Formats: sequence, C-alpha cells, structure tokens
Amino acid sequence: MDAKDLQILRELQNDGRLSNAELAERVALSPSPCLRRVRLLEERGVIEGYTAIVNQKAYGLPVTVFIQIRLDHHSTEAAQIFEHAIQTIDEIMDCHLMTGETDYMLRVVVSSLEEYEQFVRNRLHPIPNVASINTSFAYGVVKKNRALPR
Amino acid sequence: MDAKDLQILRELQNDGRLSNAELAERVALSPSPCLRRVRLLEERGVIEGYTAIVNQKAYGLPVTVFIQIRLDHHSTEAAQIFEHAIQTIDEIMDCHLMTGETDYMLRVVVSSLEEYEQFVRNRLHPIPNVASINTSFAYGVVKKNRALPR
DNA sequence: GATATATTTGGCATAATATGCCATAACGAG
DNA sequence: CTCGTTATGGCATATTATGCCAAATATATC
Repeated sequence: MDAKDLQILRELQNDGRLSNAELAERVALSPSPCLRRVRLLEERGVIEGYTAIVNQKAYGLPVTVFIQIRLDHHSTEAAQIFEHAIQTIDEIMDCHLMTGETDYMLRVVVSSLEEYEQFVRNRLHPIPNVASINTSFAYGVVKKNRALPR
Repeated sequence: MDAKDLQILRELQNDGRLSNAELAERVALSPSPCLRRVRLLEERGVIEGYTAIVNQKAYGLPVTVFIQIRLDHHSTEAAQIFEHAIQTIDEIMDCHLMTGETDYMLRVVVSSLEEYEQFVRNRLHPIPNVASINTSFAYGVVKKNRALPR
C-alpha cells in the first residue's frame, strides 16, 4: 500500500460512488491502473465493501443507545453464546469486545424510548449469562467522520 | 417513503456501488423510476452519501477506543468550545452528545497503545473544560451491521 | 553500471451503464 | 366520472467500466 492507494482510499471513503474516471483524475493516474488498484484493494480485503449512509432521523430511527454489557462468567462458551445471540438482532448496529470492566460495547438504534424498553425486554433479557446492562442514551451526533485518519 | 424506497435503502446500504440497472431489478422497477427515487432520497437527505468501508487492521489502525468525557461545567460556551475542538481531530471517528453521567462518547481509532497515549496527551488534554476522560479499549469487533433495522 | 526480469502504467476498442426526455399509466381529490 | 398530479417504462445519447496489449518504470543480479 503506497501513497496512491492511501489517496484512493481517502477519496472512496468520502465518496464511495466516485466514478473511476473521476477518481483516476483526483489521484493523478489514468483510469486503467486506477481501477486495477481499486480491485486489488477489494480483493485483499482492505476495502470491505461500500455502503450508502442513511440519515437515522429521516429513516425514523432517531435514538442511538450505547450499551455496556458484562457477562456473569467468562468461559469461552458463555462468550460464544452471547456473541452468537447478538448476530441476529438487527437493532444492534455494532458490538465490540472490550477490555476492562465491561465485556461488550453495543451500539443500538431504535425509534423511541418505548421501543428501547421493548428491545431490552424482548431481545436483551432473553440472552443468558448477562450479568449487567448499562444503558447510555445519545441526544445527537456532534461529529461523524467517514475517513480513517492519515 | 414507501416500501420501494425502504427496499432501495436496504440494498444500497448493503452495496453502495450497485449499478442502477441491478438495483432496479432487485426492487422490481425499471431503471428510470428507480434512479429517480435514488436521486430524490439523496436530495431529501435520507441518503447522506456513500462510503467505502475500509478494514482498520489492513489499514494499520487496529485499535479502537471508546472515550467517555465529562465537562467541568455545562455552559453553552464550554460545550461549543469542546465540540469545535474535536472537529479538527482526525482520530475521532465519531462523537455523540450523551444523557446521564457522561457528556460525550467518542470513538477513536489509533495504530497502537503508544499512539493512544500520544493522542490523549497532545489532542485531548489541551481541550479546556474537560473534567474527566474515561477510556475503554476494544479488543475487536464482534458484530458490524451496515443496514439500519426494519 | 548494464542487463534481465517483474511490475506498473496508459491507451484503445468494446461492453455496460447512467442520464434526460417524452408518452403512457396509475392515483387521488372534488 | 373527470381533471390534475405523480409515478412509470422505453428510448436515444452520453458517460463509464472493462479487458487486452505495448510501452515505461522499477527491481534484482551480476
């Protein structure tokens, strides 16, 4: 990955639908080597895919919740059960395995506080081995960055 | 926003580079009304943009950190200064204004623990009015969802 | 420093795709 | 039922992607 690849990644993170012609111009290459670099980045898994960024409020899901979860014991089995359970729950946008006091950090998206209550009751509580659930509501987004630094 | 729009959004969240022809086929429309719907969703701000999803490890930034920040007082001015300060810091991928005990939740991306130390020293500590910084490191990602639920 | 090898690049022809326009069809209000 | 509005599909044109080849650049070896 040289400087040109980094430039390509920066441009595609800021506009994932850039045409190859436009992208090539911005990174000072002709279209064909530019396209070949993009395909290589895709094949190597550096580019995992492309996505449309949807406005949560306009979509009807204005509420973002961060949830810190601890398991009651830390066997491989308990972790596997938990991690498997969350995969099928659509409201969970992402889940990180954490160091320190909490085991998992979830970002969950819902339409309202009422729906969040339902979510906790119907989706979270049925999962076994969960010792504690710590909920933090987000009022709004102050910053949102598309491109990784550097 | 009818069912077709929702379908379009779902498809474009899962593959932001779908050709209009392919998208039209998937949502059972001919290309022209399909494209018109996409453009409308863009104009209305439902689709905020498109982005390439870059693998953090492959890119050289394997460490994700969640940081909970409290300000020492909650004047509009203190908030504005803080919120303005973080905009220019590239390592901060997103920042949410929170309810409850902490004021802000940051997601930060760095190459190593050493770099995180530098980040805190050089970027965070200079910001005024910050009362406390609570750092939580992520080992790895258990789940990552591109598409909003429903 | 010269030569051989491998890698990357740019150009071109072809195939696929997007775009804008228009007539037709579906929908809703009165 | 009828008018006015909105959405749809088809088509011609312009733009873009793709695959192939020769030229240029970089790398390694002696």
